[in-house]
Amino acid sequence: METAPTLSDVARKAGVSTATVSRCLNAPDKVISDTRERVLRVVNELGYTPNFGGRALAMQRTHTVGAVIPTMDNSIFATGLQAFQQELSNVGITLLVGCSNYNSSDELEQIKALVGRGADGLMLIGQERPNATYEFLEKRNIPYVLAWTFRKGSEKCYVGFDNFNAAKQLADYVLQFDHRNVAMIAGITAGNDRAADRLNGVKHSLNSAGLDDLKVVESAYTLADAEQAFSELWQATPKPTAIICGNDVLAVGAIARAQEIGLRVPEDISIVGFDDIDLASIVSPKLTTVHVPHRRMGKRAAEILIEMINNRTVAASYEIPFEITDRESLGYPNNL
Amino acid sequence: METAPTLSDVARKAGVSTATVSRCLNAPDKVISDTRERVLRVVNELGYTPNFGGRALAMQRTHTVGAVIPTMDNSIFATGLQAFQQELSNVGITLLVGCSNYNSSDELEQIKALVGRGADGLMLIGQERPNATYEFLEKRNIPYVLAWTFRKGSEKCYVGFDNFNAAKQLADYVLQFDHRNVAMIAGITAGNDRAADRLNGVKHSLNSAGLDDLKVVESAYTLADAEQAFSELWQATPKPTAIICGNDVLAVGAIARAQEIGLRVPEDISIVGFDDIDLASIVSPKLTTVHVPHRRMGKRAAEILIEMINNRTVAASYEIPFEITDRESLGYPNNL
DNA sequence: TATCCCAGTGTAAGCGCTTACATTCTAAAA
DNA sequence: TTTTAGAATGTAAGCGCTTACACTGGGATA
Repeated sequence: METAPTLSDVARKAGVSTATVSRCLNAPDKVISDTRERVLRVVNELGYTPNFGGRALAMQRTHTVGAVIPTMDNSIFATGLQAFQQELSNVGITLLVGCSNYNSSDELEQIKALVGRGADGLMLIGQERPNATYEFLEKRNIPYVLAWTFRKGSEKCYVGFDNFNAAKQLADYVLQFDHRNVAMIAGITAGNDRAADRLNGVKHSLNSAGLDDLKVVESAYTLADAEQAFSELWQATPKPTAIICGNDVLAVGAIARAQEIGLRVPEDISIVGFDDIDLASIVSPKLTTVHVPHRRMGKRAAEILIEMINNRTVAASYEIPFEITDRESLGYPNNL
Repeated sequence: METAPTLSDVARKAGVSTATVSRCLNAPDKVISDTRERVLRVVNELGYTPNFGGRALAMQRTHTVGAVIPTMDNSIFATGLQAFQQELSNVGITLLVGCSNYNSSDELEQIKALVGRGADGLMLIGQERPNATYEFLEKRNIPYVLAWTFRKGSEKCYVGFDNFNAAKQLADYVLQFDHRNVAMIAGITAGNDRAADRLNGVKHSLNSAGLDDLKVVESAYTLADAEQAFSELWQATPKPTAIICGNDVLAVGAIARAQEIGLRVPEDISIVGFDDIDLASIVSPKLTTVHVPHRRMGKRAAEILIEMINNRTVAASYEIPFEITDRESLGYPNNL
């Protein structure tokens, strides 16, 4: 059994034509039960699996969609993606996942791989990517949704939330606690619109309050990098009384380091996050953060993408609501 | 541009044969630079991407491997998988990921989908699955490695660690802290050899110490379920002084609930985990747990799978070492 | 100059599948 | 009994690609 059995292997062994075998698999009611059983038995004996390439070639439709996410290493995308895939599998669509490592040329490559594999549609994360990528998508007329972000008045289809606004509201909220000395650990903003929006939202909020010396350090989304970033920020004078973090992973890292050097959160330093991943309500103190309904976003993205694929049209964007969840990591500065 | 451009579209527009276009893409040096440039320009103009199905059909080799993991919702597999995929992409192989939701018939379906898509090889998690699944794999002669677990003296290829032994050693270690009243929050053992091995390892250790009334509750790998499980265990009399958890997620959930009801860890109750995911060193108290080098395991699995694909042979298993990492969540019982 | 070689290119078969159309068969209607 | 509709099955084309093989033309060699 060196090479995969094919349709005609099955056909020969069952003593029927390839057409009949194909029908057994795709439209069983078009074939008399006697024949069908015989064929299916042979299918099992041989361990036959349809060759997807052949099928896709003949059908011109794959029932496959692709998603390219920046990283798997990290739970930010996992929940939303899981919901996305669940919704797809409900309607018999297979999800193929690629990973860009936060790198736009890797992303384009992954996109091409997925399209070449016949993806009927694509889910991409965020908005910022080279024009060439968008041009490719347009030229090939691939339906796609942009998730995890939202842009009003764009002709593209977004399923996500307004990072700028959410960050702004979070910062406003922090300011209500009388902090005047705020710093930020942002994600790497280059090529990442979500990180950039969050940074700008915070800046905007502070500016409106007459504060314009926001200290910022950008950090990769790992606990270790976040700890490092905290230390950097802690060297400033005067020391910040509150640190706004670009996401929960950063916030958790920051808290860890703060506690390591003997600081109490939030008594000595307030730290807030963004995303409300599982972790946020587990760490101690529990994170005050922006809650985003990731499952809902993933599900909605799938529904919308399916609609776009079926109607061959670009659907309207859909804004996912967020809300600020106040837990324990934000308090009043104690040096008032 | 309603339908994807094909090789012959490019060929026609560039005024060459399809063979030449194909060569431009696959063996550029076989074509004179003049022609090549003209062809490549057209390729870009048209946004042409090779149809993977056609290519796979013609080449009989896909440079694709598949992996089926139980869940994405959770960081247990993320790190190892990431390393797996990195190693593959280094040698130009694309990874396709499927998700079984801890369900063996879903798993078989995913496997078939991946094989049908031409996966040259497969990575599967763990050992326990219906015979039919293994038969399918054998019949189709698909190279595969079984990761995250290890079985001595099997003819299959494992790249993982000995869950039984690790759990046993962890329990032994716990016993060294004078605990006589130990309970366990295990993963769901049905259909999950890793969860079962860990449970059995703990049992074995306790039995050897003359303890044979291990209280066990099985729990899904979510924080919420783990919290629930803790509460259940806490109703027993006498109350356990130490709880061994089937993985770190369970341990973190247990700690959270313990703290909620006013218990101090480890003063009032010791809690240990398994896996040493990121989270383990972030929670407070930091988790005493079994450290598993996930990146290394993923990388090794990829190397071995590649070897198997190239040599058309089943490689020897590879055992990944583990080690017990003592941090803060294990202590002496205070009611001694 | 005649011959050969070979780099550059074209021709066409075939990979595994679906499906329109052709063919055969069965059973009910005439 | 003959006719006929329609169910069951077969035939064969074509999906986009690679590649063995055939062809061409110009430099190197004899």
